[in-house]
Amino acid sequence: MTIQARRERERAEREKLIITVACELAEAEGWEAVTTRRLAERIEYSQPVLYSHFKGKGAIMAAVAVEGCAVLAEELREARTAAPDAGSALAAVGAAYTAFAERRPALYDVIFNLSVDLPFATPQAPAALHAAFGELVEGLRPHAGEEDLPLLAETFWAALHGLVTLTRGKRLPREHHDRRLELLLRRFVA
Amino acid sequence: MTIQARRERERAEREKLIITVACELAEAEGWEAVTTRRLAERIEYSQPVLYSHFKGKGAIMAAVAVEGCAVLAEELREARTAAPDAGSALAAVGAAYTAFAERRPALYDVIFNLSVDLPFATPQAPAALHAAFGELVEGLRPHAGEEDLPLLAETFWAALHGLVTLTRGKRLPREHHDRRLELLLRRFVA
DNA sequence: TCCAGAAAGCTAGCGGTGCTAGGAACGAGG
DNA sequence: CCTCGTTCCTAGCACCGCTAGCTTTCTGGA
Repeated sequence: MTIQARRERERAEREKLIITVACELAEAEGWEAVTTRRLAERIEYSQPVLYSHFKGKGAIMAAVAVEGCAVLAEELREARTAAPDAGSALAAVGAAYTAFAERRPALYDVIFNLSVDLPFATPQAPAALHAAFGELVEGLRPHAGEEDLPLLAETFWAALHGLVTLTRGKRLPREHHDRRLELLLRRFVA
Repeated sequence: MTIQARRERERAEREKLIITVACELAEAEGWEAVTTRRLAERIEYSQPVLYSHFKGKGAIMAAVAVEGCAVLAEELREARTAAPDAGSALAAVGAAYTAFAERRPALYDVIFNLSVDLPFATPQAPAALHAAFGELVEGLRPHAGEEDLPLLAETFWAALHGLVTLTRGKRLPREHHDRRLELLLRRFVA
């Protein structure tokens, strides 16, 4: 009974360890450096152990993505609630979003850029993802007017995503990122 | 003299063949299916021949991307010039942009999503890329007002890119793509 | 206390990847 | 005709994600 409990606890801890090590490795050297061999070495187990926890590398990345969603949602929430008034909340959320992408690029990529078959646009999507999207919705609510709010949020989200993705991929110069973000915000505030 | 000329011509033709076959293979089965072995098989030469033309797989993808830029630029130009008036050109260009991404996903990916160290935000960028961006600029010109036109175009481009990327990556449901595009356009027309 | 059986984790290997070293075959010029 | 350069291929390297099958370790009952 207690022995089995200990085993399950240890197993859960190891699973958590895999996720955090994968995340650290990705943030330190990029996802192309995250191989099952290196991951196994870091957690000090052999490769096949990874497959007793996850179906494959993609599942590990998906697990990291789910964790990342929670971090993002929390940062967006803090930014929005710390804003002095509802009207300026959108700017705060937008800035927090791009800051997250800048500061945690590997985390951002695994959530939004790499293909990790997570359910997204469905109720089965991770709760944290819905929470993050909800922060965008709340930020936009004061400026929605006659507009369909979810659709407005999706479009604004897409614009933010385009900005950070093109900037990170060196398609846009980092130089005037702030001005572009400000310009975008001006187009979405009432 | 003429013999050498023939050889150079044949070599150029083979290089062109590599690019077109890589493009076809990518469009048919996705970039993950484009391996140097399969590519070599399709052009009926051995693998190392590829490396006598290109530095590596990345260089082949970059070459495909450059070709793709020309196609995109031409499609955007046609859409803009076919628009009944300058005011509606932006909608036409935006629709052409997303249609291109939808119709030629592999081409779109290699230009804008995958990392293929092409120079982008510099004068060294492919001329066709500047041309494509120029079409966006022209579409936006009537609606720029006091706004900085290049910055406006970059931001609009980012928004379009976000829409098509999230939709293609199944992060946004394809369902209301048109409504999102229309909403975006409404935010950028004067 | 001892032993059978299960659970856990390892070694080794498969088929694939991008890429390259070294040699064979072919054509051109003396 | 022979030599030399070029062109191209065979074979192989180190790595990838993933898995079959064995060894070790531990557990629970006699």
